[in-house]
Amino acid sequence: MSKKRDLLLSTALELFYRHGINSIGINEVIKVSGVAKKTLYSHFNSKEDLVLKALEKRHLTFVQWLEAKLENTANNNELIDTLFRSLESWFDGDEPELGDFNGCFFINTSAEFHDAKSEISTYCRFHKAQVRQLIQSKLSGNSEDLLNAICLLKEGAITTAYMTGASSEVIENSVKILRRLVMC
Amino acid sequence: MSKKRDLLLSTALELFYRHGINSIGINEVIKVSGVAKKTLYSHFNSKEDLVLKALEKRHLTFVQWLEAKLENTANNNELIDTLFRSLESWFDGDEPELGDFNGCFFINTSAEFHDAKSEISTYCRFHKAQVRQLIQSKLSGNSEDLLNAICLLKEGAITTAYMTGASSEVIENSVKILRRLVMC
DNA sequence: TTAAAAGTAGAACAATCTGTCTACCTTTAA
DNA sequence: TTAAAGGTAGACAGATTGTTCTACTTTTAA
Repeated sequence: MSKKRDLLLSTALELFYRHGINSIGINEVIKVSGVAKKTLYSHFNSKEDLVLKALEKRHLTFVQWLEAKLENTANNNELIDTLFRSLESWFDGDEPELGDFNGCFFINTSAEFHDAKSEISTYCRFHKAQVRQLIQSKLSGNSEDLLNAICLLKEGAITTAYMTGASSEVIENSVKILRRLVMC
Repeated sequence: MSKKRDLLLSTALELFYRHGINSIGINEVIKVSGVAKKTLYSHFNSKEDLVLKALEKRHLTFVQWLEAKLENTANNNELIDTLFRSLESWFDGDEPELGDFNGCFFINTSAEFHDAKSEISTYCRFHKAQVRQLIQSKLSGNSEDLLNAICLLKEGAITTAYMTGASSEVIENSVKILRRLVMC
């Protein structure tokens, strides 16, 4: 659509993801993007609207990135390996599409917007459900247990990597656990 | 120490934990606690100071609660069971000392304060390290791998339970994984 | 060429934020 | 009894919030 709209949206997403939504005001978004305030409000109804659109943008980016990563995985072992290596690369800031790692945008946002019934929280849950579904579609054998294990460890890995910064240990440990589960 | 100080601190913790720190202003804290603003600023230097003291209070409460829960665990299997049953009870709001479940206060706070060098983020990391150490002290056999697995799944369980609300499935799945790890 | 659409800067508004201050009252303890 | 400590209510300053608005300029397309 509009160039200005795109610029505003990517600037907002970048700032929201890096500093948190409540720490970034509309004035900061327009200052950094160099767009007039009126233009922002002609493209977005409110800050909440802008936040929702930023969540959608991040969701699309993330799902497309993950889809591409998992495209050619021959079996469950390879899937696990590829998934967690990709996560590690994300944690280390080596995935240009995802930008610098600042935790999961959707977990962070849920932690800022505590009302579970709000549109924002609902979208965060939706994202997690979609990612789960994507992983499920790549799993062979229809093992609900393995899917649950992968998703639980994925969340644990993201949170722990964000808090401690020890990305490689976290990934190594996660993969080690899953390998053992697949074996026996 | 002071009654008023205690009241301010528990009110602040309650509000911060329930609604997020950036969503709660000093005016809200004094309104709910019914204490004068001057009194608040005679006990705490700033909002950040109040936040840090709230984090400390929560840390103490949580560690004491966990310590008591894990006090009499005979072996690693029992430890895992007790730990995750206790978490489930927390998620369900059945642990009066911990209050209603709103995720992990320290994860939530880290998600609000993105500067990793700030005193607040540092304290959140400290809390996680202390909890890890507490669990380690209750583990027999000195298995670093098992400790890592427990901690990773604990974080995954907290985050997933907070986002989806499905506490019992999350706990069931976590325990299932750990049981299998201990076995083989 | 011209008219509509989309952009600009930034003033203004009402609300809210943290933090300070005055002026007064109550409790406590020597 | 008296002096100090600790409390009260709330006005205030100064900054910032999200949002609306005016008035002007540029871009776009018929």
